[in-house]
Amino acid sequence: MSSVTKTLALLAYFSPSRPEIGLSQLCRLAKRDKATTYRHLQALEDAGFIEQNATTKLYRLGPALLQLAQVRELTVPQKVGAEAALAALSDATGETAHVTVLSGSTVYPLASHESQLHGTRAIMDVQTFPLHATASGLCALAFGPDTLFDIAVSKMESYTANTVTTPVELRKIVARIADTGFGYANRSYEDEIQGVSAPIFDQSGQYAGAVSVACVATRFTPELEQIIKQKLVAASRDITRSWGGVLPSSIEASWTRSLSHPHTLENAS
Amino acid sequence: MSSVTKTLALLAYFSPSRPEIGLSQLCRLAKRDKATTYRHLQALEDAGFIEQNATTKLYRLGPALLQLAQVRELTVPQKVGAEAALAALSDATGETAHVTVLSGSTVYPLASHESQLHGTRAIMDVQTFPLHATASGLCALAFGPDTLFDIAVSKMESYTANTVTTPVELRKIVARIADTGFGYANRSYEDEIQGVSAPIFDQSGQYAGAVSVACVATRFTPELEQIIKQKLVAASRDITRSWGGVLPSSIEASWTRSLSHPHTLENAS
DNA sequence: TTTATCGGTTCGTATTTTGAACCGTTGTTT
DNA sequence: AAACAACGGTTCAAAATACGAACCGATAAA
Repeated sequence: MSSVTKTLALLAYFSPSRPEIGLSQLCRLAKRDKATTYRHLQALEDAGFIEQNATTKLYRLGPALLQLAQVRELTVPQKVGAEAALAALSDATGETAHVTVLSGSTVYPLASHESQLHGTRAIMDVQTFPLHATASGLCALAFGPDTLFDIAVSKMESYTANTVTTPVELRKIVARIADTGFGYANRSYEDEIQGVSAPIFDQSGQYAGAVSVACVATRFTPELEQIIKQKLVAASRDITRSWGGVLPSSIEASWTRSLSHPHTLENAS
Repeated sequence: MSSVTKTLALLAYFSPSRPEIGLSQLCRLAKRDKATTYRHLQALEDAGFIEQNATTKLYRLGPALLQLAQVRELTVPQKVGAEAALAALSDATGETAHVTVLSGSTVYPLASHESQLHGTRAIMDVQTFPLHATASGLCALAFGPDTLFDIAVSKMESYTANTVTTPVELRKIVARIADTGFGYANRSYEDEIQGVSAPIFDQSGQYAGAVSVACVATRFTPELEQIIKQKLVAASRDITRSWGGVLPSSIEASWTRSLSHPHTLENAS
């Protein structure tokens, strides 16, 4: 592991719920040596990726990130291109909706929207979505590059009693998702949360990300599932078009098939 | 220079006008070895800071930046807290207005607004503002930590015929800014652009950043200067309050003084 | 066929990174 | 007030890693 990777990994410890971190605390969190961590923080500070509160000595994320993010979104306007569809999806289903993107072999959150609050909410505390345990991640496995499967297998951490734990089971679930056109995760990442996803594709027909609905499991009836799936299809078409992408006809066919022959996700898992 | 610093410096080559860069081109831009640069890019890609266009092999900024920027803005809501005042300033003066923040010893752009287009514009292509040649940078020298001066002196690159080139001159300009309460830069960074700034302070009374108006030099009359200064004071008060800061009374006194005894910036330089 | 450029890889050298121990300060406990 | 603990930050010899010249295969122009 390069020193660059180790240094950048420190940034992931900052979150809305833990926005400021001291040197010693960060060492404990990252299980790193203090001298090393200090030097890493210096490098990040030099680059403007973090800054230090002069009075408390705590570190927090820095202003250079805003600038780079602005360039990214100006170059690849995914977020702004997904927000309208996301709001519509969330409002129509009454549940939280979010969009994720696949970059390399990692699934990142892009935007989320909660119907209750009726406002675009900050990105969740989740930094990256595990491939094997979330609806978005499973979508990536089913519709993204085949090389992802081995990577997912090598990181099969268990989050709940329902997290899939064997490569064989995972293969079965992925096959089912590739067949139906919808990713699903039944309490496999967070207890009592059930997720359903639809894939999004880019201009070259490659898998780009997923749009998902995360639903409190007790509210998840077959009727709601049917509504969610219909709205997910609309959202996926909308976002894919907005990103300049094209939906493979096989996906459209899968959706038509699974929407006309509904069967709940309860059977699976 | 650590490998981390070298790696992060690569990100600065991405901009709205050059959003995608190939390996060889980046090596030329950064004057680095190909193998080294490739490894650095790998590390950045692993962290999601860049991603590679699968078909063209060009690299571009990655989605992890959006997420970190979101956490930063959620933690330190500077951008959202400055936008209203910025729009008002730009509309009232008819010129481009922007806000910068000081982090460590670097001045970063935060947001900008152009009156002509009547919309919040993307951050300028400028990555960081030189301390000695911009109104924002000079504000930081005049009102920020004293240690900045030596750093500025060690980086006195010349951008135009008007760029200040000697520490003695710089010291004089900084003293004048500290006295008047307004930063100014008369065609010292970009030809034909004249900048005026007012400082912004944080909750502990420390210098936090500056709000500025960038004006085409030919349009810069004493009358416009007076209007700009008045509106800058209002914007600085507004943004400082929005950031939870307090303006030192000495600054308010300077403003009162220099607004009641107007003298154009032409005399200086 | 030759030549140039591209993205990416190899491997021995040597520079950089590393972490145990240490320092001075601050705030709490005895 | 003495002892203690935790904090941010620093030192230096030992060791891991970063480095870059040379190389590879592919692609595209001459």
